[in-house]
Amino acid sequence: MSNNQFKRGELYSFITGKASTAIARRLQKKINARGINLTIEQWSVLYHLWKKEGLSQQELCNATFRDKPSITRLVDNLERLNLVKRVASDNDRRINLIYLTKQGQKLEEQTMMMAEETLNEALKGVPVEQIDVCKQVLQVVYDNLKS
Amino acid sequence: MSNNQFKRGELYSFITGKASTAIARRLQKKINARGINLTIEQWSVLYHLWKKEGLSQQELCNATFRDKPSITRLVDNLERLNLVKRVASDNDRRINLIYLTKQGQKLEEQTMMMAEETLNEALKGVPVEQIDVCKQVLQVVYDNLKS
DNA sequence: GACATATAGTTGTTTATACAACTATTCAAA
DNA sequence: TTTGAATAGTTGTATAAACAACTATATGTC
Repeated sequence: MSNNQFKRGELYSFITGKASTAIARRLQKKINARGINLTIEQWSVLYHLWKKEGLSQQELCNATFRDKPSITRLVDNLERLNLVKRVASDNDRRINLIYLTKQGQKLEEQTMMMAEETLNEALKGVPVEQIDVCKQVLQVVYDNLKS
Repeated sequence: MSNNQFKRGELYSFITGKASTAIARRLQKKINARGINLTIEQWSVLYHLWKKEGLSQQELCNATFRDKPSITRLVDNLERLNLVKRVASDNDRRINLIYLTKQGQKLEEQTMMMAEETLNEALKGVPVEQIDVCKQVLQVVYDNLKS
């Protein structure tokens, strides 16, 4: 039996990602409830900068799976919120390196706690082994399609 | 060991749904390549109408996990493309029932083939058992959060 | 029947996304 | 060294999303 066997009714949620939409929305609500002015999309950019500062916009494109115009505008908005700064690279004047402001750094602790809390709520009752399988599958899907 | 154990590096893709984004984008490209003027979001609305015509906008909200303004505008655009028609309900004049036009019906065969093809590409090399686990987990996540 | 409340849908506003077209800089080859 | 291609980023345009505020209709209770 091949893995090409899909019942039609099961197609949909794979394509439209209802589950991850629900997770993202839940985290957004937590962020709003704390009075923090930040979208999930902006959060996802900050997330990568918290891991490693000074990424170029192109590196942020790759990391967040967004195209260049999307990152341009997200960085625009993050700059307007005073959370990041564009710094022109010395080596290559085409490149903007993105650095966190103090305010941007401060958001890490607060929001990462909310993100973990959100995932715990989302995955309540799911055995660790199943979560692992799920992560693997999503990774394979991503690898199959990113080319 | 509880399932609350997450390494930070694994948080991200669960929240932002990179895999489903990739699937949706792949299907969108197939649709465009065929010269069909239709977004994935519009497709996801049509998908439910192909299963059952005459749904109300509210029912489409529930089915597609979108809010009412989003459905209003998607139906606006689908009507503009001559793919669906709003028909006022006889019983309750608040309700619009959404029906497919002939053109809207015609899209089913073409695009469902592309959707299945896309899923097959996405899940290439993934054993059926793992796909099942994945579907279960995503369903639990969705149920955990939809309340 | 009248009034409060719930439900269905629309409109306004801001943010985000895809795609195409553009500028500026770098690199590589003639 | 000049020219052409590649790379980094921006801007224009259309579609979509969330949230709040709104209109219209229905329902239920007094």
